[in-house]
Amino acid sequence: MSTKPQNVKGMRDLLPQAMMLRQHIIGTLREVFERYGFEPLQTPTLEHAETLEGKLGDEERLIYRFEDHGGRKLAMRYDQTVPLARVVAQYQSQLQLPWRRYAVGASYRGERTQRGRYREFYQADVDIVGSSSPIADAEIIAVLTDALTALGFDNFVTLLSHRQILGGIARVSGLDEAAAGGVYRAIDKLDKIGPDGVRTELMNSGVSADACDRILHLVSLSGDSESVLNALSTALAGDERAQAAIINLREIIVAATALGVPSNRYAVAPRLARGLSYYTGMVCEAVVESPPMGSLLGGGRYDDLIGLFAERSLPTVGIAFGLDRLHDVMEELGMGPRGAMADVYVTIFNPESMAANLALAHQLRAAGFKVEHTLDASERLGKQLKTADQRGIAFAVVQGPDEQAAGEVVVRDLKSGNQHRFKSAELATGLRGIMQA
RNA sequence: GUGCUCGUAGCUCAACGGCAGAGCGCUGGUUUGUGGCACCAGAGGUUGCGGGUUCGAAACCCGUCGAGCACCCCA
Repeated sequence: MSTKPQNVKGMRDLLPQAMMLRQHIIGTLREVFERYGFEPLQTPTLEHAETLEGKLGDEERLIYRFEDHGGRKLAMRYDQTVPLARVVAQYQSQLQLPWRRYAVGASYRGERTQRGRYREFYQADVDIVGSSSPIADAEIIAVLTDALTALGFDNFVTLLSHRQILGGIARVSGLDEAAAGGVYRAIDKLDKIGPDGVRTELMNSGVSADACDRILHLVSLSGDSESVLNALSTALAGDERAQAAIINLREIIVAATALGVPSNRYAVAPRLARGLSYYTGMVCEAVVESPPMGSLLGGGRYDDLIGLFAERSLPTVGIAFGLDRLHDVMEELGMGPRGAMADVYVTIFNPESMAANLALAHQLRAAGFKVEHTLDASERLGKQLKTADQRGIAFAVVQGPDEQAAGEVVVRDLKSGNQHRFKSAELATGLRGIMQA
């Protein structure tokens, strides 16, 4: 056991600069979610192990599992979707459907860590429980588009597809359902390994050369969503489930457009597979061109999961924002707030003026400003100004004997060096004016 | 869980078997009513950790912890 302080692998401390960005992200997302009427939900970090088992396919080996002191078999939350299903089943009589809920919290997966991939990671989930309408899918697309835009992203695209489109491609290519899993995974890598790479993988899983060509042609379709959907519709003419999926995507896009989603913010991408086994309908994920960072969010429609807990079918659609990834990308792109928490730094001119200067700090806080000041009444003024500037605080307040005698106070803009004089009583008003300028 | 790469001052890196260094940053001073520029001085290291090879290890070998890359998968 090492005595050296260290955090657990894959789990991070968020120091103030990082935490301020995190809170900015969460605050922005909440504001958007609530604009659509989504209501907050919190569930515990720990669940009964059996609640999580049997829902996630072969990824269950990543679940953190242990026994508590009473011998209960417990597991750490793996995502926020299964807990949602549990809550819906448990409180059915108290919930009015359809129910829009959001949840912000950490989930845990025992994965090998990598950039943008942590063992403790934070997600903000939004889901609409109890509606199979394409309008619900569209609302999710609208929420995520609004949210990423509100955060300042101007380079993202939401990739859209449908489980039954990929299914249809597999069926018309003559693949049986059992072989399809590997085929989906190969197709999903198109962007990463290119058409030739996908072809190699498909051939290795026993797909005929002829089928490879048809699959590659279909999943490589690009262009505006209507022409992609038309091409898919023609190619999958014999497959009823795929046709239904295409109609469903069209309805979703019509509604999303009406809800204000611009056409350059989404793209129909037949290659999109998504691993989580519980998706049944529309699937989506949002990506940015740079920096390289997987998907910023992902999700889709899962109509059967909640039914595993509740005794009735509860169609649900939702997504999860990856807060750590949003954070890492925004940091690299220089997005979000910078600098210190405080708006203004009040200096103490000398020990004799300490009381008068601290009273200014009090006055500003009462007026709603975030105010910091030195704790050393004999600290040199120059040092205080340097400290304030280094901490990223934009303004400093100075009041020495001359100003005090005149009943005035000086506000210094630490970026430009410009100074403004105000009557002491008008400090808050004056500062507000400068800050808005 | 598989296969790799990398851990040296607060940060970015150098030294690559022979005295652990530079730039930036930090502290103090030139400057006791105003920070940023300049100059001067200073502090700061068990070279991630543990073991081994060697006259000698930051360097080579083994292990371990951490970060990252490709798988796998996903936020």
